[in-house]
Amino acid sequence: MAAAAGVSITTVSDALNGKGRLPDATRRHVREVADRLGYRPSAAARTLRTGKSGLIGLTVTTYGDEPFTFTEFAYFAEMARAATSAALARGYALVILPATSRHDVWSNVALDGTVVIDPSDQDPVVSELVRQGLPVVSDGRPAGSLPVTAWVDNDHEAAVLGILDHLADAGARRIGLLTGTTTDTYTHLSTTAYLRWCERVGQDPVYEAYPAHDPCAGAVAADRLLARPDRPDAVYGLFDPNGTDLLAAARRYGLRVPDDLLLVCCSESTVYASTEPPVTTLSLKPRRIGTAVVQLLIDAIEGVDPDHPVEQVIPTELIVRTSSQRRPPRTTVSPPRSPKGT
Amino acid sequence: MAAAAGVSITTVSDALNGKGRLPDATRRHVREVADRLGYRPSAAARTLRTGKSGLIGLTVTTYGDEPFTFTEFAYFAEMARAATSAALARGYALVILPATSRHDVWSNVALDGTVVIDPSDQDPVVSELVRQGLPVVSDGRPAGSLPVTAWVDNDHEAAVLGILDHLADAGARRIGLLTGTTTDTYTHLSTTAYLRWCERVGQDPVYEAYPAHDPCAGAVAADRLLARPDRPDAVYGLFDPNGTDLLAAARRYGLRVPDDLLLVCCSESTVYASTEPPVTTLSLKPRRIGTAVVQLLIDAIEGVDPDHPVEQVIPTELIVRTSSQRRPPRTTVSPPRSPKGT
DNA sequence: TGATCTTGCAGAAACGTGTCTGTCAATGTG
DNA sequence: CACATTGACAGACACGTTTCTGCAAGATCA
Repeated sequence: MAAAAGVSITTVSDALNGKGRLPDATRRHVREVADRLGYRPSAAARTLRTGKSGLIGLTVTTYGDEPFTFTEFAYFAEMARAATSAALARGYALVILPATSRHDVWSNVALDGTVVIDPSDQDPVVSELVRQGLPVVSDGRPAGSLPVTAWVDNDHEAAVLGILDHLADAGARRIGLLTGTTTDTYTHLSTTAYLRWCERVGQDPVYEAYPAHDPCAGAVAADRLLARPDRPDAVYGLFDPNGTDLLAAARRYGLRVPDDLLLVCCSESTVYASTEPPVTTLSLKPRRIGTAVVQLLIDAIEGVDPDHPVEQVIPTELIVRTSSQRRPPRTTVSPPRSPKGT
Repeated sequence: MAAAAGVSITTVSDALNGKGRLPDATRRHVREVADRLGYRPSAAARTLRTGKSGLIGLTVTTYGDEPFTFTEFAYFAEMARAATSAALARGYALVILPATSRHDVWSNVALDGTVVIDPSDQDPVVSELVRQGLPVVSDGRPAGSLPVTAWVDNDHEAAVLGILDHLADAGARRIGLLTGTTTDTYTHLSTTAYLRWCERVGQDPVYEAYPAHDPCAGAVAADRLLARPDRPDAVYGLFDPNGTDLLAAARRYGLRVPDDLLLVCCSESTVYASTEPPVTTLSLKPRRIGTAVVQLLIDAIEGVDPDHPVEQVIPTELIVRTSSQRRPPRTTVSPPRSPKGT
């Protein structure tokens, strides 16, 4: 390359990177030759020299024995998508690296930092990364004393309390919970918030827990919850598929939603806008979380003083639909055109 | 590191990589010291020297003006997940790189090869990569004369024909299609197959097309299709959300599914197992596709003679549920326990 | 005993950058 | 005219590996 342009290696480097003292003519000449040759500087050499690879790891912890539940639900998909876009906008790319990955894969890729989704209590991967001096930002408040650089999370307790109040306002007398058996922070915080709320208002807790990674177990748990002698008249489901499972279970038992059963579930899926009836959902705003996580991480990588606090709480959004309103709002959404022959 | 173990750099490299002629004692000693120091060889230096980075690009083309529609639908999520697992099993990691990404991001990461999902006709990214000598494997038959190393796809024409026959067998007299306005191969092949089938059986085509990346447009198109004077008595929807949109539209027009309207849509989502009624879906088997694509790519990278052909066709699977059967099967799935008070 | 072979390891080159330092000419300054 | 300053570039080193070659010491052999 240097030979082709008739200049030294130094001049090429300076010309392409806009450094050094070069007349514009030389700069243009070098760039032109580079374009003509299709020359691309070696990423490996640049990384070796500068110590920066422009790569960010995206780590998803596993539920149970499943090898890898990336994008098991819409949340991860949305979050990963936003994170990728945010990283790209700042010149970084994301590398998908599950936490169960073999060690050699981790050490085979030069990372500038890592995003960890829902790290477990004593996550060995996180400890190892921190020990190497790499910044680690987690989606989800780190449990225990995990030494992450920063974290982003919703206020899950407030969200659950808000939903329970919302259901109680709609007339619910006994609110049930569909929760998970796993020990991650989300499940834990949400469940304890539910239990505390029950204690406060003097309601006996009514909940079923199941391994969240198993969709069939979710359907069974939904059915069990509605089959109980102390059947709730309102249910909040912590996981994405709970809504359709609960609707199906309600149909089996002849329960009308929302008349006999109020329903809310935590989901990012748009299907709940057009189910029968539409289901009220809690959105955790994964796009905002994914963006915030990446911004914090890149700030840490580049040594920028973060103008945001290193602990960010993203507000949730309750999207109220028919399933949680005893008296459904009078909808005036008429079909655009009346079909022929009706 | 070499100094700490009291040996030379060469010995360290040989000991850790299992090469050279070393007695087991030295090998063990070096590894022990490396463990104690938490030493990890530099990925950048290794890449620079060997020319292999262990990184595979995963490129998602964009629909319309959307910057990045990664995992817009369940298909991409499942496919990406399978691809990641398959890559990891062979010691590779995936880097997410949208096709619209700025050039500098592409050249900032050292890739061994790339997976391209649904490349467009004259995809400049693919051409550039091939010019650099990198293997490129595409998910989806490449349109035009795109010079990919290998590709994997379903037989979309056969799948559509099979569905249309299935609907006709169930009693459909006029089958409609919900399709897209984009020019990707999937949409194109499916639509022409539909048109050819119509011509063969002598039915007037009844279809609505909409920009597939816009979920609201999908709901509107579903509504329009059922509002037509020549309303179809069966519909096949090419995209994931079409099922719920069509169900909602059918409800608006008072059409019973499957009695008045037979329904099939192409989807990987499990929600269609528990909608009212459950919807027959066509699965494109994204897991098998993701796995196959990565295997082919890594074979090409490592110079392995592929024992599979470089053009692989993955069979689709039609999951027949209530929505496409005029006479629904007598279900004997009784609820596990009768709820109290019913 | 000297010659050849094997074993166990060290030296050094190369990968392709970024960057520090140095050189040479042209220009300004007293 | 001597000297400092500045512009425009080239040389050389370092990043941390992998790998080829080489060298000494012991083993084997004629």
